Amino acid sequence: MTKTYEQPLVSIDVVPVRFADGDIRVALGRRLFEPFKGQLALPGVLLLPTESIDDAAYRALEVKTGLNRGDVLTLVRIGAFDNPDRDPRGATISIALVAIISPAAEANGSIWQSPSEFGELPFDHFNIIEEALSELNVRLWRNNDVTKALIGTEFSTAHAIAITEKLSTGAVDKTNFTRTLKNYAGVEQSEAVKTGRGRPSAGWKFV
Amino acid sequence: MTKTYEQPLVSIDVVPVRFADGDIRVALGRRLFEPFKGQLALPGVLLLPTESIDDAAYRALEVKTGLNRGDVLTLVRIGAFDNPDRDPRGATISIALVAIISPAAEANGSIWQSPSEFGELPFDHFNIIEEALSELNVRLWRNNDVTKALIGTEFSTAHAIAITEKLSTGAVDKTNFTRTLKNYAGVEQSEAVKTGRGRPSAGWKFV
DNA sequence: ACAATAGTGTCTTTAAGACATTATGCG
DNA sequence: CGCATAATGTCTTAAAGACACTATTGT
Repeated sequence: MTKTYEQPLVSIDVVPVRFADGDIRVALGRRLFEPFKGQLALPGVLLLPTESIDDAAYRALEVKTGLNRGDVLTLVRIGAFDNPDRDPRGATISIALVAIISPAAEANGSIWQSPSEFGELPFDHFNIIEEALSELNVRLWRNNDVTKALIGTEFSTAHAIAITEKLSTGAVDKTNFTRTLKNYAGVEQSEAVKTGRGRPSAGWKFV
Repeated sequence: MTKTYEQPLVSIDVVPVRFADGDIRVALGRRLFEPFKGQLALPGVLLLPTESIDDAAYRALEVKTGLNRGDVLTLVRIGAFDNPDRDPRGATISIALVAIISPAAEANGSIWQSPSEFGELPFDHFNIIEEALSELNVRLWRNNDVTKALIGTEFSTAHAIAITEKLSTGAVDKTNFTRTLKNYAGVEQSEAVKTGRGRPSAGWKFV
């Protein structure tokens, strides 16, 4: 049944996240229509009658940022947002997801910004991003899928530390990190990785 | 903007939970309309154009189980469900919440069942309840609001153990529980509570 | 050799868990 | 007293954190 019944509009909003150039970055796209036409915002679409939430998320990524399904390493559901003032058009609810994006992906027509670079964002997109990053922080090193998607299947200790630091609020214990990784199930040590100068960082991969 | 645009229907489904008679119980109500007319199901309503998600949840509780706002100790969001087969009427998405209900509340026309008593439930309500209880298990002793709502503002060690056991999957360490409570921030010891026979259980209250 | 980066040795503190023993109530 | 229930004493183990010291690279 599609709606003849009157209800709020349902939008699916995606927070495309990846770690690049030393920081966590979120892909924003310029809005092509009103409201907030021309402003940077999270990719989002209105849910279609026969579409699943995940499919709508993929469509939002494709249409608004040029990212396709293959670029998405994991999709994580964040929640439903219904701040009544969130949309000047009136009642709208948003179902938000995080999409962890492959570092190899190119995002055409979108801008990767780190949280420190955000200007004013339309709707409640700032809230949504905050929740999204907080969710990732909770799942990093607790959920294998999310961890693997964020830091990669093969990585160095230094890389893992960098991501963990940017995602967590407090300080990260650098000197004990190798030990922690040794005890982390699902990861095993491989060859060291030369990072430039200094002692090379140990290499790890997911099994 | 309300919908002239075609979209899936949005239903708000609530899992009303409380601890009573030695077990976790969920309030189910008999469906008054098709589909699944006459069957027990979670209270749920279709979201109205100007209604917030929480308001719709309160309305579902009131209409389908006779529970009112004052009976709800805490509302917890669970997530959005979109299994395409979940509703025989066609595309529908469900936004689900847990409502922790006061032990004092009377639920007219509804049935409090523990998970072991569930028969076949319509839609994906069994899934939703599983997620709901799993969420509560995660938040018990981690989130003060949820913990207080579940076990009460004043409680005995025995009571806390009983709830924790029913909610968690594994075994609960009974002998060290008093020690654990002593270290739990936000709770302080008060007078012991006589439970019938045996040594009285220590009393606790949230500060 | 020196600066830069990464890893190890070792100690301390805290939390969890296991069990035997002791304490407090009821009939 | 004897049964039921709850709390404590004590020991073991695992996890987290701190911090000085050692190791490996590029220049």
